Amino acid sequence: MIGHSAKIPLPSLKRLPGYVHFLRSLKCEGVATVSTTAIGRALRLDPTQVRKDLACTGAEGRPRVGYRVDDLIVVLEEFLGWRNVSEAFLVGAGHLGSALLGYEGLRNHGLDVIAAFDSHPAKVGQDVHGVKVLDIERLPGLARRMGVHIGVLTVPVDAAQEVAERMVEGGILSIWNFAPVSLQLPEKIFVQNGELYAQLAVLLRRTEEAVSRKTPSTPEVA
Amino acid sequence: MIGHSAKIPLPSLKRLPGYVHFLRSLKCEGVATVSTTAIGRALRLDPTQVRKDLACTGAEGRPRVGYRVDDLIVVLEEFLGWRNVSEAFLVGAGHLGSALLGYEGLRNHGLDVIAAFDSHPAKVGQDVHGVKVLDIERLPGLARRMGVHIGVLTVPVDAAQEVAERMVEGGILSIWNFAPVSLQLPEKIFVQNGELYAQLAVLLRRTEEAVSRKTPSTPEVA
DNA sequence: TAGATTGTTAATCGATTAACAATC
DNA sequence: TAGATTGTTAATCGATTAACAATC
Repeated sequence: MIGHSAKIPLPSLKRLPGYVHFLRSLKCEGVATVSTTAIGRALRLDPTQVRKDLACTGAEGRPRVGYRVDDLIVVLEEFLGWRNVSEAFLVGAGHLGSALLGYEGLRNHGLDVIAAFDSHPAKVGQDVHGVKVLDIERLPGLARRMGVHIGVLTVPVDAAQEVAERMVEGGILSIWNFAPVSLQLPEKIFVQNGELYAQLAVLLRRTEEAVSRKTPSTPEVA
Repeated sequence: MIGHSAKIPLPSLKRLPGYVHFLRSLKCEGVATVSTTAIGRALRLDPTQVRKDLACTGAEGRPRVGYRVDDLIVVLEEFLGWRNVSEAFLVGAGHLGSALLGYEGLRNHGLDVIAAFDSHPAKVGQDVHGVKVLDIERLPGLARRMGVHIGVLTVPVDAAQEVAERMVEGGILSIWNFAPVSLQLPEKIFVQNGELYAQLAVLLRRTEEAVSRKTPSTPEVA
């Protein structure tokens, strides 16, 4: 079930988790109500934009007062599906995969990784942060039987396409893909890329810009 | 130095790494030239958009032929700063931090993490995937002395703001922040958030939408 | 040549930002 | 009440997509 299942713009949806994190910190401090001005100041966003985003979730505020922090957290968590976690399978128990398995945060954010898979015999049978590592061969069958719809893909790039196809075979509907490759899958399958390299590209470029501002480049010689 | 230092739209910049990954795979297959139509098909992007993106980097193609794969890779890697890696410090040698330290991929993508830091005495002195873990106290001094401008932040959320401030103290200009908190830092400091939770939010919602398409919800009862 | 492809200008689309009436 | 704040409509901005001449 989707809370307030209306269409929400993608940029708005991506900002919602940030609101929840900030609201939780307010709650810890005992703050009862908050205005979009205050949220915007903390997250460096336009207050109007914050209001628009919140409106998408069905949250309601009161003029002159703002939004009740407690209520707003509940509405947003409901909207984001953080109150009834979804089960997921993870494939690739390497560095990144293990890190995600050990990341308690995911469960508080709506995702429960209930099993991991790997093709490497040395990994199969192990227990990584409390999650069993099974043979990849068993994924399609188990996914179908257990009704798991989400797959987390943390395998090397060469194996990504093949593993993704096994996931689809098992009835997986959405894939969180951390391999730097564009998966070729049926249209109906949703793929969310990890975008580590996209973020890194932005980081490097902005850094270069900042460095060259500090040490102005030598003017070109004619 | 920034290759073709003109302004590039943020969405375009983020797509560039994907182009390089695809082009490298073409090169492996021995393909010599490629059209924006082919790139678009592989990455599910509009060909015109691909041309616009490539134009930003200064790449040039030939009508009827396309772009030379080899040349295009060089131009893009140059533009992205992948040919002269930038040095970085990482703080927080936990699960995620260790995973990033062990991630060979980063060095091929322009980032060289040359030292890690942690506040936990048990971690300090250790060697994680070939990178020494030092006491966080030494970060500002070392960053300044070595001229490191990039910080990777993989500490628990409660420590993030404080550690970020230490980074700024050491002359760090850009921070790749994986903690779910909006850092409050001087305007000139660039912060790239890891956006794990934003991505997860999109993933969960799209999954719910797909599931409810498969099993249409019971119509509301009057 | 004919036709695929680039490079670029124009049109469209959607998100952000501004403006402002309604409200408590 | 006066004034801060919401909720919403209008204006702006920027990215995507369409159209098309130039090119090999």
